[in-house]
Amino acid sequence: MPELPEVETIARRLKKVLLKKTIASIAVLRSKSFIGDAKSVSGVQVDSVQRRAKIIIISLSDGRSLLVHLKMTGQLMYIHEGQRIGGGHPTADFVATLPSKHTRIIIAFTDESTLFFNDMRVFGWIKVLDTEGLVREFADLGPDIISKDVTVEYLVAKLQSRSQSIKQVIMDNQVLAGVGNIYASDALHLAKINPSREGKSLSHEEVLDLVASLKRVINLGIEMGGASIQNYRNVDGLVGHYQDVRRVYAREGEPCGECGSIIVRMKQGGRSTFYCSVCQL
DNA sequence: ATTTATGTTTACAG
DNA sequence: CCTGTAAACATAAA
Repeated sequence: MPELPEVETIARRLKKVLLKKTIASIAVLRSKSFIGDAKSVSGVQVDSVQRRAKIIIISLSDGRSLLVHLKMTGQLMYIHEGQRIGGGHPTADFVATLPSKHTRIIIAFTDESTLFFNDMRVFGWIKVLDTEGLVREFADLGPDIISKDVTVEYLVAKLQSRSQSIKQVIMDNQVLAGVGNIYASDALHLAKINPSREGKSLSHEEVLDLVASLKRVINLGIEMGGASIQNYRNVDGLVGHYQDVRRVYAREGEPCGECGSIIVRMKQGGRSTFYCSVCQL
């Protein structure tokens, strides 16, 4: 289940192989996984591959874009002459013959290479949008957490206007784009801030520390190629390694790396939060 | 076997 | 408005 670093990793990998490729056809195996007219996307070249929030943007030569959101269990797997490039939620489909039973979309290129979109739970999607649709898609999104637009002043201002816990605010995509459960938990631990505290109770200094911590853990995640925490089969180059350096996420019952006390787990907004009750007052 | 949780996001009810 | 819950769906772990 990819977060920003894993999506960034996939976008970077795909960029290397997809640029200038011409799409021959798009086959939609599960209709709700594709939004727009898939048949209209053929004979166009890939101009660029980028990421915004947790969405991959494949810009096309006709001015439109293919957007990919992996949600919980999506994967993109590019296959060309035996080499396999991609990533996403780690399941057996990583090594399976494709298409597999979870394959929802198949994008075929004119050089016989293929991009498979696999998505076990079918929350994810691919959509084709024109420029106007693209603008609308991102209109309500806050600045990317790793962009320069995210400053202490910005976050302090956002915190004042709401009464939620700090963890829920930083995971709100209208405030900060791209902060998911793993990195929210780990950044709060790095900054030694209790996830339950009301956002507006944080001092200027604490917000400064939190912004720096968020950028730090997310950038570390990108360096590690993302995280692959659940049952994964280790396939060279397809899984990330952030799980080896993570601070608290999914480490309930294990000792805190800072003070040795036991990491505990609680619920916030229906999501699990992991933290150290000694370090994070 | 049955229940519970899952790295996401949105819609809807209160 | 804000806030909490369910829901989209499939699988593994408890």
